[in-house]
Amino acid sequence: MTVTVSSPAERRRNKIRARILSAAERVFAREGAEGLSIRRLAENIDYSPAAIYKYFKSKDELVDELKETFFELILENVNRIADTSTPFAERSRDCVATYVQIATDKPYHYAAAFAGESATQAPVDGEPGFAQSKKGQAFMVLSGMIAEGVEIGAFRADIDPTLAAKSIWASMHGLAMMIVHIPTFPAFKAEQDTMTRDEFILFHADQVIRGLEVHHG
Amino acid sequence: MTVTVSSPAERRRNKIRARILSAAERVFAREGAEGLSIRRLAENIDYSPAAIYKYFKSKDELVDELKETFFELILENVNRIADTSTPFAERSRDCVATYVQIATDKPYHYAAAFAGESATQAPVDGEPGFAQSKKGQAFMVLSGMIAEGVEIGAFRADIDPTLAAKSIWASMHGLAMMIVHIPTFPAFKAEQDTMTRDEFILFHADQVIRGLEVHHG
DNA sequence: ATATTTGAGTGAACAGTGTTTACTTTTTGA
DNA sequence: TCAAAAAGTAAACACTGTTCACTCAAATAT
Repeated sequence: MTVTVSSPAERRRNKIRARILSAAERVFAREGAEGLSIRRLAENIDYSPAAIYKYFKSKDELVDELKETFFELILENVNRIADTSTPFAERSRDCVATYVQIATDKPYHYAAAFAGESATQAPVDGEPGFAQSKKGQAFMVLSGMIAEGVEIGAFRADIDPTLAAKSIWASMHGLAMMIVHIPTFPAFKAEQDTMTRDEFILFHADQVIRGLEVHHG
Repeated sequence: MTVTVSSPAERRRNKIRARILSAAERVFAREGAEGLSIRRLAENIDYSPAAIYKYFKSKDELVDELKETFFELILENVNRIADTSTPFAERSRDCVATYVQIATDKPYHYAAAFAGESATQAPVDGEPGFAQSKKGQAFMVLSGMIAEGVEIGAFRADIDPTLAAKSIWASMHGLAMMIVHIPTFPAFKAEQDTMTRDEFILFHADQVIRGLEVHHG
């Protein structure tokens, strides 16, 4: 193991790259991809616009990196809960809820992570690289958890875990997107504002998971 | 009832407005909001770019009209099925499935309908005008159907139809968005390609509705 | 230590975008 | 017929992402 993998020049370069990403992250979190312009970003870090292209091939590539980092955050949190020893019922529910929570904490990140699919990375389809991407890993945590539910006997035996995981992921994704795009979603048209956003997320998670459970009778 | 509500000039104006919208619809369906530029649109209909601003305040307003028309289409189709006399179980399932079908038939429209919320119209939040919007009407069809399910005894009695409708809408929305953003979604990482997109939509609809059904035992 | 090559950084330009303004032409209504 | 209103436009403004030719400093090789 050589420790000298990075030359001083290389380290300096990485530092600047990180500074660019950090500045980009700040404005992106507040205003999304539209608000993030190369010129504005360049001004923020006292460089010329053209300089940024020495560190990133395109704006898309830069934003893609923000997205991947974001899904890293989701993965970490979901994983942390999945490894807990709490009863299966609430553990699975909490995973679903946490996913939505984080997604809605950084609405622009979450929306962009699915919107773009800018062909640069985004190996979310076909096969190649999906299992390696953070998005893919998060998906596998989910399908693994469902498989556990089937083994335990909590979930119906006739369901295909992978298929069920896709369905559940879609339902989570839907709530997250709703909240992201319609800021007042769970409370919109609130005839009784008896339920907060977080309560609704849990309600939804319960609803979704109930679809998997065994029906006695 | 006066029949002379529209002068010749007015009718001519509406005709041109419609021609603009029609041309916009064509390119929007194919390439989305990004591909639809005012200049390109103007060229298509042999007008100067500035002319379009005599008919629409902004590009957003123009696109908003495309979105509303699109949701009109969804509403019509869902309504047609909701008014059927087929058994409740499949009728409700078909409504959900149809929503997703149409959404994914015009992916750009559906994504844009939620993405923008361009503050122009988009009364999807708060209260004012939501019930009047096509989106709002579609939602009410859904919650009405759930109320029917509760009355009939098919769904659990302790659920609030409005709340449940929001949850189900989110789940539908999620699948639609997944398919829209990840073209190969239901089949991605297809270890067995034993299920087509349409089959998966039905599977998901079942899953979602099962969360509402009564558990015997 | 000197020459050479590599890479960082830049100003200016290209090709787009939505939108506005001042202006001309056409159409309408009295 | 003539003034007023509306339709349509060319040109500009203020942006956008991106590229190109260029300079200058730093690392490398001789």
